[in-house]
Amino acid sequence: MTKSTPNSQRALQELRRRIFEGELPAGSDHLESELADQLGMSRTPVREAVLMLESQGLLAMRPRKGVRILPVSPEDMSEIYDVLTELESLAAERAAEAGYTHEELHDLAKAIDKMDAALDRSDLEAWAAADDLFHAELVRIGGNRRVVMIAAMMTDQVRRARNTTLYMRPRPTKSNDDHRRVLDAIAHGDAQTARSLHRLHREEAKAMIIDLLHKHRLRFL
Amino acid sequence: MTKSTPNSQRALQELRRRIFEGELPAGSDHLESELADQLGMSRTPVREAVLMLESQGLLAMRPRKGVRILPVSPEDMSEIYDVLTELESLAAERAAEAGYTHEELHDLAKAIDKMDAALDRSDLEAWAAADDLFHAELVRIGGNRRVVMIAAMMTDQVRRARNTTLYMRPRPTKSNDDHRRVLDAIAHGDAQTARSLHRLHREEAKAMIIDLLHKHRLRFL
DNA sequence: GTATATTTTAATGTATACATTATTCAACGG
DNA sequence: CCGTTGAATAATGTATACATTAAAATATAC
Repeated sequence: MTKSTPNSQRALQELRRRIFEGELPAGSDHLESELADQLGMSRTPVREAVLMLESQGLLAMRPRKGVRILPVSPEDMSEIYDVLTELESLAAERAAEAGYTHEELHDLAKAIDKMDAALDRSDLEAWAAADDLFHAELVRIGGNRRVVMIAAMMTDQVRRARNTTLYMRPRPTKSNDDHRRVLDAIAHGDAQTARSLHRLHREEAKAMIIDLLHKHRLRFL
Repeated sequence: MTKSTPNSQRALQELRRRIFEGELPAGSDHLESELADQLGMSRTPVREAVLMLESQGLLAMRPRKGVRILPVSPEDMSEIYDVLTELESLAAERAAEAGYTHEELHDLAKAIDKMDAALDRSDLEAWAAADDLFHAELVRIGGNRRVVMIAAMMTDQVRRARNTTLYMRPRPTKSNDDHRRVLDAIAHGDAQTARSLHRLHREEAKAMIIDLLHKHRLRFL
């Protein structure tokens, strides 16, 4: 019973966690050796993790200046939501075309139920987690592995910002309705409806969050 | 006058080249130490390059089995073209909305001219290069940096396959017409036309190439 | 006092040695 | 002869030492 997970993997997960939780704040710089000390390992696996996180757009290696945790500007948010809008709409369309059974759409339905339940308890964290689940499951059944990966990457990039605005936004009741209608369209095999409903859903989400950022003068997160 | 480019960067570029040129064939396995020897450097920078190439979807590190150059199946091609279709269509729409001047659209027009010229000389390699240029410039003026990066990644993933089918496909005269019409729509600020024309262009390209792969029984490239 | 040249410093980039571990191969028992 | 166990092997994963180089600090000239 030794630890069999490679250190580079531990570094990756732990750095991701610290970025998402804000322990490594947006815009902050960190030396490779600092991070290595904090994680209790040598620079080698840390560097490998940092390289991976760099290609996932979460940080940037700046020679001699340390690793910079990338802040996310309103413009970044706009870009990210645009990408998610296009690719998830495709996923919704393809999911509808695939003719899934109710059984196969169970996880999607369950995610919506969780959102409803969380909303009833006014548990926004749980709602956000279930929302993530819905979107992840949607792209999964869309059947395009590259879309899955890109969507995960984009979601990671906005995670901090999304958490910050979670308590500023209006109660997401409309959002839950949207999800149900998308699921219905998929279940009925109505591909174009699924696509356009989901597109609208994402476009509204984008407008809402960009608006929030401007109202609260949040220039980067 | 010493070489100031880091070895990891050299490794990255050189490995990319060897993958695209087929010197590292699809499906082949290679030890880190082999690659390091071939490139005349130690394993460290090679490993770093390999990690980057892995997150770009060009190869996979398989513990104890070496680095596998990822083959591209018809299904992969389908996924990649679907992603490009969505994101480039978005770029075309946004480019049209941006109201660029003729000056600013010059590079796009030049790419089309190059395609025509190459086609006149029946220089397919040059045509493909100019085609790449057109698509790269289109996403660039689309104004979404993430779309630029993702499109570049997807293009890299299909590069080998595209080169292989280049001499099997019909003369791409239709393709050049498509490009001109897309450029016209962008120049006229007709966003929806630009979007739908480009979508159609990509959908046809996808159908053509997938068809070619099946006809020639190309299961992976 | 300011600008420039030079030294020093500190961080990254790289090589190498070593630890770990999956795989291979051989020995052994059935 | 086949399957299982265990040692040998070989590849990756990691630590560390060192080389390189950009930035900072100091000295020097004007």
